[in-house]
Amino acid sequence: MTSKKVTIEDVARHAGVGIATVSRAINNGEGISAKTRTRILQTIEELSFIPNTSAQSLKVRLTNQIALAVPDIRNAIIPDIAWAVEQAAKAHGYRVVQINTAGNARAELEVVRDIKKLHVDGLIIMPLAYPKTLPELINKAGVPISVINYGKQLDSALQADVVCLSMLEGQLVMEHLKQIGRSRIAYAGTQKDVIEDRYLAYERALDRVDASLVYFGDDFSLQTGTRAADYFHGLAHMPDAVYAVNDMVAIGLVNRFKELGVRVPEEVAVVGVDNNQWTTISSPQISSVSIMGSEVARLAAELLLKRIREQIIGDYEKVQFEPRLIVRESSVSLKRSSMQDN
Amino acid sequence: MTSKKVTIEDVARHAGVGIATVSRAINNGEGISAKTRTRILQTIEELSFIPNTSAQSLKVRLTNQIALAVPDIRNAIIPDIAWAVEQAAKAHGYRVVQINTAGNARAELEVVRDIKKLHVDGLIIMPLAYPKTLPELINKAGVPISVINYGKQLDSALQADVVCLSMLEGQLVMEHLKQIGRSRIAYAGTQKDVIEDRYLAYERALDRVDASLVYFGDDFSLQTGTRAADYFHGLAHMPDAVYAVNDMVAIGLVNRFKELGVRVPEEVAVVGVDNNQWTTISSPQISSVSIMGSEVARLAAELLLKRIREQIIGDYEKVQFEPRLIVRESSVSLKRSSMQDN
DNA sequence: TTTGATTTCGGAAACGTTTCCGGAATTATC
DNA sequence: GATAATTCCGGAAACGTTTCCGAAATCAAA
Repeated sequence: MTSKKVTIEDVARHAGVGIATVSRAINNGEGISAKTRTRILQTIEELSFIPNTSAQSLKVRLTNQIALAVPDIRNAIIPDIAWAVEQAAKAHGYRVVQINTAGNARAELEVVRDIKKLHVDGLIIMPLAYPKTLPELINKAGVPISVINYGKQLDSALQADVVCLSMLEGQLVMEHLKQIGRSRIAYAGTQKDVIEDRYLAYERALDRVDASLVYFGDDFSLQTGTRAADYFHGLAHMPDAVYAVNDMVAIGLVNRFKELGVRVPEEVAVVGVDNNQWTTISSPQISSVSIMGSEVARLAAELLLKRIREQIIGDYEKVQFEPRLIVRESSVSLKRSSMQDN
Repeated sequence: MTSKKVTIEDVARHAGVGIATVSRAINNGEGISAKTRTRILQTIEELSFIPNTSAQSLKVRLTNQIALAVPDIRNAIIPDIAWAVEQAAKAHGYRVVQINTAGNARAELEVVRDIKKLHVDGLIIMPLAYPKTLPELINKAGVPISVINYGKQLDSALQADVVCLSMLEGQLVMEHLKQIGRSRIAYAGTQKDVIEDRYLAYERALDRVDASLVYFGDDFSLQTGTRAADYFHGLAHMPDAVYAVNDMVAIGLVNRFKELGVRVPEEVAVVGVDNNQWTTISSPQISSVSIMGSEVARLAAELLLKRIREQIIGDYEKVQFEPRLIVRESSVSLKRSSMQDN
C-alpha cells in the first residue's frame, strides 16, 4: 500500500555499492568495512527497507518459525505452555505458529506428517491422543521435533527430544491418600487411554480395582468433575477419596460435593493434578500436584532451538521433571492445611 | 534428512511435462487437461513432493499466515480468543503466529510497526496499553489489520476493521448494582487507563466518585482482587458493592471477603466482567457480564481474511457486540439467583 | 617503491516457484 | 479434408535474497 516495495537493489544503488555488500551489512557478515556498513545501514533506514523474508527463507532454507501443536489452547495448563514456548522462541528470534489438535488423533498425525508444509524449522508437539503411528511419523518427519509428554511412556528410541514428568504424579497422589488413611479411593478422569499414565498409576497403587469407583468422562472439564461427583454420590457405598486426573475435574468434584452436602475432605478427600492458579481460589482449596508446565515447555523449546541452530541430528535428549505434591484443604482438614510436602 | 529435496522440476521430469504444467496442476489452474492433471498429481504422490512455501510466497507475495497479537495468552478470555482465531484461520487455509505483547505499550507498537518483518498477510491485534501512536502506526502499516477492542473508544477513522463490545458492560453492571439497592459502589481494577471504558462507565454512572472507593491494582489477577478486598475491608466505611474489572478480580475479591467474614452478597455485592467458566465454580457463583470473546474473535478473523482474500482497501467495518449481564449469587441472594437478564 | 598478504567488494549464479506469451495440439466448423 | 477456433502446454522471465569466487583495493613488509 505504501509506495512500491523497496528491495535490496534499491539500497545498493542508493548507497553506491553492490547488493552482495548490502546483504553482508544486513547479516552482520564478514568482509565488510565498518564505514561502508554504517553507510549502508543508514540508507536502509532512510529507505525503510525491510528484507523480504520469503526470499531469505528460500535461499537459506530456514524460516525462523517453529510450530507448537497442543490439544486445546483453552485448557488447563496449555496457556502456560504456549506462553513459555513463545517467550523462549522470541528470545532466539523465532516466531511460533499455533496449532490446536483438539486432542484428535488424526489431527496429531496430520501435523507431523505434513510438517513440511508448515513452513517451519521445527515442531513442538504435546500429544493427547497418542495415535499408534505417531512415533513412526515422528521418526521420519525430517524436521527437528520436541515432544512435551504428559500422557504416556514413550519409546526411548524415539527420534525426538522428549521432556516430561517422571510419571510419578499419580503415585504421589495415591500415596498421599493412603497415608491419610483413605481406603476406598476413586478415580475421575477421561477415557483411560487419554492420559494413560495418570490412570495406570491408580491401578498400580491398588491391590485390586473396584470398577464402580472409576469414572471416565468425556474430557477434563469442570463438567466432568460435576458429573463424576453425581455418580459417586449415587453409589450405595461412596468412596472416601477421589484422585482427579486434573484440577478442573477436581474443582468440579469439590464444588458439586459441596452442593450435595458431602463434606470435603472429612467424608471425601479430593486431590487433583496441575496445581493451577484456581486450586487456591476454590473453597476448599485443592490439594494438587505441580507439574511444572512452564519449565517443561521452556526446556522443550530450548532443546528444539538448539537442535535447529546447531543442526544436531540424533543424540536425542530425554528429560524428566519431578512433580511435587502440594497439600491443601481438599485432602487434609484445616488445622494441617497449607503445608507442603517435598 | 530424508533424501534430497524434491522440487517441481523433478516432478515435471518424471511426468514428462513442463514445470509450468505441474504448477497448474498444483494450483487447480486453468488450461490443463484432466488426464495430465491426474497423471501429475499421481507422480506428485509418488515422489511425495511438497511445494516450497517460501518460493511460492516469494512469487505470490502471500504467506498464508496471519499474526495474532494479544496481551498474554495465559489470561482470562484470551485462550478463547486464540482458539477462535485459529479455528477461523484454519478453515481458510491460514496459519496463526502467536505474539504476546504482555500488555506492554512498546511491544504493541513494535508489532504493528514491524509487521512487515513478520512474514504475514494480516494482523489481528488486541491492544491493552493503547499507546498514543498506535492508531497512526496502524494507518500506515501497509498490511490488513483487525482490532479486537475491549478497552477504549477508538477513532472511527482508524484504517482497520474493529470488532468490540458496545462498551456497555460497565453501564450494565452499574445499573444492576443500583437496581438492587446498593449505594456505596466501589471499583476494583487495574490502572484506570488500561481498560479505560470499564472504569469510565463507573464514573459516568455516579453523581460523584468517592476516591476511597476506587482501587487500582497492578493487573487483573486474582491477587489484585485479594488485595482490593483487604483494602475495602480496612476502610472505616465499607462499600456495599464492588464492580470488578473482570472475573479474576471478582473471584479474588469474593474469596478474600469470605475469609474476612464479610458476607457476599448480603454485605457486599460483587459483579465481574467476562463471564468465564470459573464464575459458576466459585462459591458464591459470580454475577458477570458475558463479553462474547469467541464471537468477537471469530468475526475479527473473518473480516481480516476476507480483506486479504478480496484485497479490499478502505471501507473498514466497525462492529459492536452487545454484552449480556448474567446474575448469580454474588450480587443477589440465593432465592433469586441464577436468573438471567436479557 | 615493489611485492605480497590481506581486506573489501561486486557480478552472477543459485534457491523453487508462478505466470506471461507464443506455439503445438486438439476440436469444431464448413 | 482444409481451415478456424480452442484448448493445452513449455520456455523463460521474474520474485528478492545469499553466497561463491574472482578482482580490486588496501595494508604490511622489505
